[in-house]
Amino acid sequence: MPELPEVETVKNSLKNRLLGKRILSVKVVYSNIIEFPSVSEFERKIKGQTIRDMNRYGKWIIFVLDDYYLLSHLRMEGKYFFKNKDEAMLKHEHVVFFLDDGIELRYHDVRKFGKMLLIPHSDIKKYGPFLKMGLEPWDDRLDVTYLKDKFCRKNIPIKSVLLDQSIIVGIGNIYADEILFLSGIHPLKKASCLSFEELDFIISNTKKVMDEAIKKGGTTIRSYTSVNGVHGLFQQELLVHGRDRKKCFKCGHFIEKIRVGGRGTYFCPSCQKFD
DNA sequence: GTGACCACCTGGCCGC
DNA sequence: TGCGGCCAGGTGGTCA
Repeated sequence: MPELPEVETVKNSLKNRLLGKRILSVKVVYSNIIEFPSVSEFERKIKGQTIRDMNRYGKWIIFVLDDYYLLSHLRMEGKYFFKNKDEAMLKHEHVVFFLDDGIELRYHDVRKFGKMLLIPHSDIKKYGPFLKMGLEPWDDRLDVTYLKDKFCRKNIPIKSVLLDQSIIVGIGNIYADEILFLSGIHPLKKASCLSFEELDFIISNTKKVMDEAIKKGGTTIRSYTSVNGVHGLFQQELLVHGRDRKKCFKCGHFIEKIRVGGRGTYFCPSCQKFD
């Protein structure tokens, strides 16, 4: 499941190959991937556009085209592959971009959760998904005052609040567990009850975890690989996530798995006390 | 405004 | 071996 570091890795891999390439045409095989506009409009408008730049905000990949932004969210299992035109289409390849160098960029998504939007440059502030999105982990405005303000009315577990993209973007289930472990905070603790010191821990550990994960190329768990099947190495660094009934690296207690807001959540009951 | 729940999806795993 | 049920989880929508 790609989170911010995985998306950053994918974006960088794509950028290396795609800058300056012209999209000759697009074929949408599974229409639900295209959220906006209609599939026919999407295919028509993107024709002839050149990829000028590639960016990322939160878990969104942004293809900067001549007249549009192509926004792509990989959700659970979205991947991009570069293929030659004579290679057979696979079962889960849902969108194909035909490029001017004869190569095809194929969007592959086993669970079909991914989304794409094509937004004119002038409309990005009106229609983009960024309207409701929070701050990037490295944003200077992300401080304890900001978090206190956002958390003060949140009487739900901090684990659930960390996944809320309207507060901090890019944190998913894996990194939320890691951030809370490093911060020594129990995942069920109510967000509104966190002290300034704990908020400070969350901010610094969010940056730390994201920085490290990006350096390692993200985390490869079960379903995620970056472009053309490249695997991230951060899973070797995970301290709690996926380590149910294994010993904690810090204290030797056994890691436990619970469900918080419907999500599988790993924590050390000794390092992360519920007070 | 807030929080809980569900739908979207498919493959892997487990128990029977 | 085959089948059914559960689980994985990011996001948006609905409802109380």
